Amino acid sequence: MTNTLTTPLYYVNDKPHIGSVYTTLAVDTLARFERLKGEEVIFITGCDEHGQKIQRTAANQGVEPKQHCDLISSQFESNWKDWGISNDRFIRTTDPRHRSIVEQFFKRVEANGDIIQGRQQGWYCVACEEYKDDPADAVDPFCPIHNRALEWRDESNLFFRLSRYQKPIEELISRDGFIRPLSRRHEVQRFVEGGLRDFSISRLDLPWGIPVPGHEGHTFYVWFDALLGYITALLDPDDEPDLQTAISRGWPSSLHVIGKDILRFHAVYWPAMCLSAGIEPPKAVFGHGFLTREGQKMGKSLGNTIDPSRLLEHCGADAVRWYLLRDIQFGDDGDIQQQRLLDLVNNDLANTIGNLVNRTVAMSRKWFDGIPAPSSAPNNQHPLAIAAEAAIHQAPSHYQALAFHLAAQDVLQLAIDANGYLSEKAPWSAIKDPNNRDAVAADLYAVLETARLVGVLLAPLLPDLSQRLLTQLDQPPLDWNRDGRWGRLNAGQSLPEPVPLLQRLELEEPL
RNA sequence: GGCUCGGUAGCUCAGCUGGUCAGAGCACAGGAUUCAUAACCCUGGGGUCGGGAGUUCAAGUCUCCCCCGAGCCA
Repeated sequence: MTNTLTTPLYYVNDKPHIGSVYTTLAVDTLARFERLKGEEVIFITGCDEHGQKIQRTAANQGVEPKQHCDLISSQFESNWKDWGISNDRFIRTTDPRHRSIVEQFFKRVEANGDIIQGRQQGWYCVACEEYKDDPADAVDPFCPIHNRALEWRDESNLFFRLSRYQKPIEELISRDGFIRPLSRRHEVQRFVEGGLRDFSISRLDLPWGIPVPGHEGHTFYVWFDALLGYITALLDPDDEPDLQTAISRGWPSSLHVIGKDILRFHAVYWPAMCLSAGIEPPKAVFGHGFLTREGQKMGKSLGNTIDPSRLLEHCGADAVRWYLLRDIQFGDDGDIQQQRLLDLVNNDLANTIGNLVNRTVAMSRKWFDGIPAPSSAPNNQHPLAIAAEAAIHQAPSHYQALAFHLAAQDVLQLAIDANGYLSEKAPWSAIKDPNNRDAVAADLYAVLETARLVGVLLAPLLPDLSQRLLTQLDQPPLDWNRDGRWGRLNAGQSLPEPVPLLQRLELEEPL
């Protein structure tokens, strides 16, 4: 069975921001985890490129929409390469195959009687691509989110009969685990209880969009075609753009990870559209929180945004992944603080884990020419084996639950235990007495083995650091199921000279 | 305006159905140690648990009111 995991398809109004990186890092971690378990994963990300806002942004820059989209989406694509994201697909909603999928999907919905003609008037925010509830006689209303003037619209549009799906949607969102975290489910439930209203799915006179087949002059509303990108993305490279084929490749998706702002689209509108087209709705949606910086909202007007490329360049992917996923409970809002980033990365990764590996490898090489071979290797009753067993059990379930901060702490605790064990045994003193040699060998073996498991369990979260760690222990390419057990280390094997796993970060200037 | 979720040490947060629940990590201070990336290990200071009232033998932990923050809806 295929696990289809998605990030949002990011809107190409601007280059990637830290929030997109955050979401994508999280899904990447989950995708890596599931692959390591041996499951088949299709990890989808991409760009959403239609809509009036894009058309205007392009116009403002004096370029064609297509040109603008090409530029921004290529920035996204290369950005994910720079971050080492393991996405299997990168879908653009301007992909010709996508248009075909959207048309097929629409025809199903229409054939099902769920498309009707309607008239919509009201105040519209182009940035939100959404009608607002301001009264018709409002004077100069503005969008509180974008702080810009709303535009009056009076259009004859096509509507999707969402109202017909009241019951099925209520049933769907009440399912355990469909909307996570739980706190956000209540929000959506209350919205749905208020009664679902049909919503318009087309725009008139908007050239930058997919034409609605059979309805001259209409193009699809960006929210109608955008999420279908998840399905288009499932097509294999040489598949014909056939809806049924795409679905057979990995639908329903097992999880859409999104920011909390677009939860309703994913948890209500989108599943209803799927139902209408006779397609299973996604199995789950996870709406995570927003990031602030030093206690403040980030925004261009405030001039306090974080440039992801700069962050990556200064800190490296491991450090950023660790900080964002270990320090912020995934789902909650989080605050990015530079000092804390430095403290956590240096303490946890450089000192606790990095130095553990470094000191242990150094001792093993110095006194045993490699992995020590005690007369009897520490078995699974060894205190560190017991500690490791706990981590081996807990970390995977935490990864699975997207509780990355807990998974991180599980692994970190294991490294802390190993450091404590070293202090307790003080092999550097014990080794001075030749009679202790075998005991020291056993102690070091146990600590090395613990360090190895730290590397194994860290693989989804910190793929690069994990690999460097396992390389220091001269391990073969990771096989999670084989390697995630106590006692895999080959006694007597030589070890390469240790290299610090992660340099301590030093940043004088603000990021 | 209605509703939801938060407000616990300088910072980030644990504290389930009320009775070692006043905690962890970071930061800070002191000590110990030298295998190691001035790392690791140990110890310590510090909080009237947003404010007030109430229920109870007993309340961060329940009830009510108020203040502050975030959010959903109108």
